[in-house]
Amino acid sequence: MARLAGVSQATVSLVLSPKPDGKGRIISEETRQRVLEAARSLGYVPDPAARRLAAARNNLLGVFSFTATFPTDVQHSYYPFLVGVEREAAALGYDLVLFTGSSTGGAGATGPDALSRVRLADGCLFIGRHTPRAELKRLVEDGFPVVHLGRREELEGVAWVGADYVEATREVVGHLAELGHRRIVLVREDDDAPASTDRQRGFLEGLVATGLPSGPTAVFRSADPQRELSPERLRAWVDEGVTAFVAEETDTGAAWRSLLSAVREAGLDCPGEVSLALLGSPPADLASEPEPTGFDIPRPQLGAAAVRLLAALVAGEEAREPLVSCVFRPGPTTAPPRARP
Amino acid sequence: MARLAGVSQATVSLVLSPKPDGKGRIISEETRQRVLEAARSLGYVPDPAARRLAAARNNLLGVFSFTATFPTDVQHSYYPFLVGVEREAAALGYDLVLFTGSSTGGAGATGPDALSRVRLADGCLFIGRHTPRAELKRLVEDGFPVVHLGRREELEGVAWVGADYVEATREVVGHLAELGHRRIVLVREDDDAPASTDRQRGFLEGLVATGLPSGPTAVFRSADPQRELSPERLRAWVDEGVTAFVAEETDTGAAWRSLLSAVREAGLDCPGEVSLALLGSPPADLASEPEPTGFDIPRPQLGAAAVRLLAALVAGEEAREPLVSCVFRPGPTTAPPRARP
DNA sequence: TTGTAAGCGTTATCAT
DNA sequence: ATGATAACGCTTACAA
Repeated sequence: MARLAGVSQATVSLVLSPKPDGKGRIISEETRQRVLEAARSLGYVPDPAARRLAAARNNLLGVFSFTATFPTDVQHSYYPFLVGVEREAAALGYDLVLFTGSSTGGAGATGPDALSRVRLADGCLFIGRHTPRAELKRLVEDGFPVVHLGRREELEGVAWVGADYVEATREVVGHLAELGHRRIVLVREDDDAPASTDRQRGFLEGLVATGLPSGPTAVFRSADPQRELSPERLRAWVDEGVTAFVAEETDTGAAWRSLLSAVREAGLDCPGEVSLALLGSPPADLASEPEPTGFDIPRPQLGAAAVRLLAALVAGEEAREPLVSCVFRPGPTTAPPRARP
Repeated sequence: MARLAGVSQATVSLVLSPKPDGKGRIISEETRQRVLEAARSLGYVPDPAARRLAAARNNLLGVFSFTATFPTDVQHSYYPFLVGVEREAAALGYDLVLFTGSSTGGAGATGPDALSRVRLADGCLFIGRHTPRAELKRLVEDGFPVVHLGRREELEGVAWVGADYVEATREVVGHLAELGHRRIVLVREDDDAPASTDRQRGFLEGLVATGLPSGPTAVFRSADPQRELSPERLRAWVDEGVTAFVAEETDTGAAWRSLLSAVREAGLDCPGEVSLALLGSPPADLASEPEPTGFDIPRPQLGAAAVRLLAALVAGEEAREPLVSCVFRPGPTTAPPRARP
């Protein structure tokens, strides 16, 4: 105890825990220094558990992912988010605790108390798709600050931050319209994840906003794009006057991939005969090719925004973090449509 | 409290916290069920903070890197280590607290006592090159469990885990000798990091072990391999009877890079005229080419071993984790030497 | 301005 | 087999 070293007692607490009230310092500068000095020489650090137990705060923010946070397959990792999470947490004065256990089941992956350990922190960030709803809800109901990284509107009351796919997609459509394209087709998979429906909404809104006919624009759906998006179908669209295609980004990149191969097989030149855009980033194995027109998801910023929101909740604020904007990425796959005979 | 719901008291603790001792259950099955039922209906979960406070153990392992744990440049990241660290920590029931050299600013400024923040964990893992020796030593002297990832013998008393470069290099030399090579040259930079000298030692030991003459074998050193490792020099070696070259792996991959370019410029065919081996993994930008003969550093295993050692220290054991073995990687860059006229 | 004392929710040690 | 009760290390009124 620094108490013995110095001369005081739980005065230590007062000097070591700056009240957020700002002017809460009712400690004489002298004792303050004495305590600080003693703490330093003893290498004393307040126990986070005790601190939290005493109904105070730890300065610890949790990160919990439902799969391993560091999967062996680097492609699928949350790394880009973590970059922002770490930076923002540091900037805000929080340390990060990475709750393990979901990864291997070692320390209790399942069970009703799988999530209970996160209560050690002041609040917790959740990343990943397979969220145990009940547990999360329980946490929220208990007033524990929780933020989900990625849109999660079905989980009532769970705060989240996400990327603004609607606006970003609108922007891509706007770009095409500006180039002179009048008929555009959206290629998407048959899936109703928010990430997917958001893009479709943005696509339609984009058409409306630029005064393009939304009627004739086809929305392509398929669980098996390989088979459905045939070169013939593509060619038919082009013959009907379609000059641009936009594909959504998915885990597998299937939509984009099948679009590319259909274009190739149909012998169409890009961007000569058709313009192509990708609503997101290309899959890793296509990363070496020049990046197509589209937008980038600012993952580090998303991570940072999530931390900011979480910190606000921890501080008892009612803060609401808006959607994070994606950034438009110009590319060589779009150009003005060729004049038609 | 489940206490009220059920009928008992801190008996709850007994049923909710299975002792690792195995047969610690001295609770009647009836009460046991009653408590379990009450807990479930109330949605009761033990408070981790209180739990850890009482147990005088936080189940927290620190991870301290002297740069950001998640650098923006993924190339230099500790990701491969982290994979193992996370997995092992989870398996052992520990959560991870992430500290960063730059970021400790939040709760404690980047002063000389920045490192003392790690004391909030039960022990701490250090990763990276720029270790503040004094601070680290202080922690160790205070009996705080510390493990350094990567060999650090100069830091007296600091536990560490590292890769067995000596053995791995010996193995590569053995492989070449087995193929029939008699004169082998080691290409290394002029640097005396353990990672570098270990390989040299392994190289020499390998020669001795296989009965090869170590005298005529040249050890190439250069701070500027570009200039020193000329195609002419290479050609001269080959004319003298050298049939194989092994290069060390470094941050920049300079040794391997200059070896490759010298071979190319000298117009030598690999593995026809010379066999090449790399003592480690190729730099990221050369990753697409077929992997050369050499060995892989099992980074995840290293991370796991470090955690294991740290956990042992935390538990008060005197454990000693041996060097982690690298795994030999056969490749297309080595072949039996061509018969000489 | 600083010391005193009452918890915070568990675990652990005794008694029962 | 279970119920009291004292820590655990800290925060926080409240008293001095």
